[in-house]
Amino acid sequence: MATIEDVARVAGVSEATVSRYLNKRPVSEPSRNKVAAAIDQLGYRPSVIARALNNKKVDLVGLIVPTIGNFFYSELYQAINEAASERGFMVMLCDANTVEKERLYIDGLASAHASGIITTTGRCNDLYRTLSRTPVVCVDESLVGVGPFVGSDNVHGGRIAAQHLHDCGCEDVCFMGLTEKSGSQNDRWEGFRQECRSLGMTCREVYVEDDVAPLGPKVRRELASCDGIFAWSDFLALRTYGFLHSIGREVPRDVQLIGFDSTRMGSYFIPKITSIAQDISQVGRCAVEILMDAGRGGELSADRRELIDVCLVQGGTTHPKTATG
Amino acid sequence: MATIEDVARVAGVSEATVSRYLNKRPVSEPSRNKVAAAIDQLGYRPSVIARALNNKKVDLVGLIVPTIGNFFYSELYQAINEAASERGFMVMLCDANTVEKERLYIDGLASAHASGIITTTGRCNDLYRTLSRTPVVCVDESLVGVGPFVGSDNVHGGRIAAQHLHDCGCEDVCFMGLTEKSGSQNDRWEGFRQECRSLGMTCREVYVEDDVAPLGPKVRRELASCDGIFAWSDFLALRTYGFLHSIGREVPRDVQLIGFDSTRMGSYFIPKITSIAQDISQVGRCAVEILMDAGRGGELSADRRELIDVCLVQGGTTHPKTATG
DNA sequence: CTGAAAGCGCTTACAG
DNA sequence: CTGAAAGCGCTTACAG
Repeated sequence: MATIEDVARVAGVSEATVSRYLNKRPVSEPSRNKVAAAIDQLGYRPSVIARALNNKKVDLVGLIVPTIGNFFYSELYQAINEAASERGFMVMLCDANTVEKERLYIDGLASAHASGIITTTGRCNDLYRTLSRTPVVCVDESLVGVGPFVGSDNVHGGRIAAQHLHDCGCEDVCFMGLTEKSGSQNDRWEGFRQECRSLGMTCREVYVEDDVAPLGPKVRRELASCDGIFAWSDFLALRTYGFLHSIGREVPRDVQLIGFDSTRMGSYFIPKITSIAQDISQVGRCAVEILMDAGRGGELSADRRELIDVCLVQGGTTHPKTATG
Repeated sequence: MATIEDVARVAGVSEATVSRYLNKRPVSEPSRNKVAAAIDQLGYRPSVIARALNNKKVDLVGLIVPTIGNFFYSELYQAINEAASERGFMVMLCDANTVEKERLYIDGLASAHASGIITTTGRCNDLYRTLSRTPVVCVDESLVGVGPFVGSDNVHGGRIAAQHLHDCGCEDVCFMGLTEKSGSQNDRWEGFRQECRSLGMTCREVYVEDDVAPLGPKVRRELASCDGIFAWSDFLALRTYGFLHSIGREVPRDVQLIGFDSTRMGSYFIPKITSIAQDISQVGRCAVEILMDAGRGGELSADRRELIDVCLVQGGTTHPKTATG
């Protein structure tokens, strides 16, 4: 592997000049040509490692997610990657399926002088707080005292869901979530509950252990008896659809079903799941921008909260009474 | 940020001793304690950058994929991540949705002294060949003259699909693939065609532009008239199911449908898609092992090919005539 | 515009 | 077991 020293020797200039050329700083015409030729001849590739040791930062941002198996996170990764690469940054996706792995990633990113971390797990709050020189942005799930938050307006999303079910003629609806409640789930439920109340709909709530556990008797009973269901995620909506199908309740004839996220997964399904769509690309872009600002010396206030609006995407699992739903 | 120098000063030893402690080399009891205390007190975190500059390699392997939006790749990433982290390596996922981005990633990984690259795109053959000190392993799609290949036995998969359709009573079957043929698609088609022939089934082939383009008239005609379909991917199988559904052909009563990959996506669907399953975790593990061997000075023969076997996973889109299908 | 020199934070022979 | 010193490949003031 050729080094900058080799290039300098071949080009007949100093290493400093080669370095300047590499960093697009002014270099005289003749020097420029000689260096370019030398680089070409040697197949020289600058070492980002050595460069990083001087600059004390590398154009890399880490994205920590609980699992890339969930479409929401893979779409978020793509959005962030797009926004970051436009600015010349690489993004390192970190699939932290355990807290222990998350710690390793945080450590690794910090000691690699990453330009920033975007975290979505809502975990390891204390560790993130110890990061003095690595800016952190929370996306989707917030952390206390850790830097700005960017996420969808989940409360509003819950309200929209309630309104839509109301428009579909529902009177007795049910919210379905995970036993382990996250901040965003709570917000969706909160918005939903409030709006149901003001619209005069009866509103219950059921929770399932996780995405794969079988539905318990209580859950099945509730799902079997209401006329509208708001699932906290499209994934849960899919499962609910399967259950309703299995007991002969037809969607949307007998019961209206609405999910959340509107990821590609929900739209592959037949019928397509009616869903509250997050503007994931907007969320990603916003998070990256905040990080870039921080890199230019901007402040990273832990109080800042950016809420991106959501909207309803009509699918085939709900049927509004009026065309102007 | 504290440096090794700070630690040495606080501990009252030399930097070399701290370094030895960090690298788990023999250090006397008293020194060890003093260093540990100093590290703790300063919140010291070694710089992987500085370390990498000396070692001339970093415990990082890059995984380059054409899109993380496809479940096959996200599952492969998880498998590789699992295997790599067991060995103390991090994996950097690189979503190269354009050739240009792929070049940037290759360059970045090489100049960051990554321990290896696993590529799945079948692109940038020439660039990979120029990588002298970064070992490369091809997964799923091979490259000429670039290092070992690891992938599923697609030819066998094609054969199994044909046998299964035959077991389901099909006589006139159809293979469905993408216009832009990849090596793995060719292999599946080849195995399928051969087995169809020896089983005496009529076998046609149709191709669609890409995963989202609408099905052309010819494709629709063929799909509407055969009694068994082998889609090259689960994703295509899902779309085919939607089309058959829309024209009133019921699966599996009127027509048998089988996909490939058996990713989680196919199993979310109702009915679950019958599919040829790749042992993705085995593929990932194998690729990582080869890379680790290379790191220990092992040879990386471009001729080596590891074929992982596949198997049928019965879903609800086919119906074998006999229970012992 | 350009070169000599010091330094980024760590590691590794080389002597003790 | 331990320390002084050189070096990894680049960048950046500092003088010209």
